[in-house]
Amino acid sequence: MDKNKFYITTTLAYVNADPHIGFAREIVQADVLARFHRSIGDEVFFNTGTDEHGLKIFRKAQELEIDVQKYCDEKAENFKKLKGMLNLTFDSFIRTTDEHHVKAAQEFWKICDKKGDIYKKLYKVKYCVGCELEKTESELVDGKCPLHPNMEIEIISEENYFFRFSRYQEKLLKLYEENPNFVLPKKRMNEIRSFVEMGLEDFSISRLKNKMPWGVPVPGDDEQVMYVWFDALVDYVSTLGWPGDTEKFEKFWPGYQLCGKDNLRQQAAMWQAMLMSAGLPNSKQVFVNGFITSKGEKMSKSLGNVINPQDMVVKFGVDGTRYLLLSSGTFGEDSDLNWEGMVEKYNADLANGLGNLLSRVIKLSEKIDAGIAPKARPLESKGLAFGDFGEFFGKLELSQSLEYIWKIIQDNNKYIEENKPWELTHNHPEKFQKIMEKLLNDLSSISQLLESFMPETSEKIKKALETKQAIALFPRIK
RNA sequence: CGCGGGGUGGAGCAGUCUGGCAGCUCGCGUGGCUCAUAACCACGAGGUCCCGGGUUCAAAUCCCGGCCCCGCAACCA
Repeated sequence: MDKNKFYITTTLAYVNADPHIGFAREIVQADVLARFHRSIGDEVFFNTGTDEHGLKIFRKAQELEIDVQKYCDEKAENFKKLKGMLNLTFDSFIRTTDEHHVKAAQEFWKICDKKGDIYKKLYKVKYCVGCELEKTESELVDGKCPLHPNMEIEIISEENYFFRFSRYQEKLLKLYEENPNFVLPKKRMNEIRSFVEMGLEDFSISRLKNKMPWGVPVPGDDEQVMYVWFDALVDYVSTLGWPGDTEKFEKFWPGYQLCGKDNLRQQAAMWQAMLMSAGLPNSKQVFVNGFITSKGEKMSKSLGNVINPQDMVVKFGVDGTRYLLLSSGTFGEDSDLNWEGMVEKYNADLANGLGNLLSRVIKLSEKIDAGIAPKARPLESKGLAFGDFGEFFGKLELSQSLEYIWKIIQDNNKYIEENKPWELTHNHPEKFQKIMEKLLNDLSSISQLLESFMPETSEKIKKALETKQAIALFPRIK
């Protein structure tokens, strides 16, 4: 891990829907890493943004009968709002319709083209006249459209540009071999490696403009626009000012990327091959999240079980939401979120755990005004095995970092029980003071450890320790 | 033989890579405490680790075979 510079980016959110909870988790994870690295003195660049091109978006806007750019503008605002809603600290919010990005994508294309990695070829499209739609192989049942089984699928030929993905098989395998942790968790690394080992096919990177005009124009060809993936991936470098502003780019690239498991191929293989083609360094590492299910089912509008981040914030507050998003499940595995479970966890960990510990300690400290000023032990000298804690960050095992903090909370509750400080106030004031010192110092440390995860809560704890004013951090929820 | 994930006390999960008394949270039961947000602490009940073979002194973990569930089309990370 770079000592002084830290660049972290989420994937770009596709604007054909409102902010999804999976994306919310991803961006909160990125925020925690960004805050953490700032706290240890690194220079940080934290990127996120929106992916706005492509057929789906074009159609959606048509459906709503509004201008496509206007549609994107409105949707992008919804995503920008996450900043305040979830208390995020991203430095850059890039939109793939930004003029600078469009230019960067075109420049990227030109470089790959010069390298000989882009060529034109006839592309056979399977078309169902019944649906008036192109169909992929996986959509067909016995070679026919399941919705129109008595109609023949038509084969239409169209000329598209292709990227010579196949040329990068060896290089990608070498990249993986030299960086065994290039993708985390390990099983995703294995998955992408075996995918590449099976052989790569060149993929199409353009569309005919007269069928789908909503894309970045292909340089030197008026009839084609870029396929959305090709331009979207370039955002990771265009956001750093590439190709014009080399200063920021040189400083921060390569960086760390977060994505969901459905994005593995694009981020860990396609994008890496594109970087190789353009002669740019590969990403540093790709963290791949699992999906969030709800009661074991995929969240979907049709099932009506979608949990959106805004509703969570209303119910649990900003930090409550951040905590719930970060603490559920194991990094890389699918995890489950549902309202009952979340209320339970909120009450157990935040209200009864952290919140209650703070109030009992503050109340105890009122018994004798011993004038104790809790010392915020600096992270590095903390006697709390900080090494383990920091290591979890490197592996994105943030739920484990949190468990580590909650272990301290539990220990403190135990400590209070064992020492019964409330019995000591009259006859053993010195003993009482010693005990309170330990409790107040530990809380101070907890507030520090929590800083990246729950910034407001961390601040509130600090303040409560200074003013000795008891506050209900997290009121119980029924 | 398309690709991948999963099956561990009532619920949700960790542990599997690198074999060594089966662990965590919630819930449940009993007791304790009264500083605290009806919070906290202790103890306890509850498990054929999907099934069948194999390797081994030893298997949830490694090997072989099988069963079942869920993704890979749409909203979506």
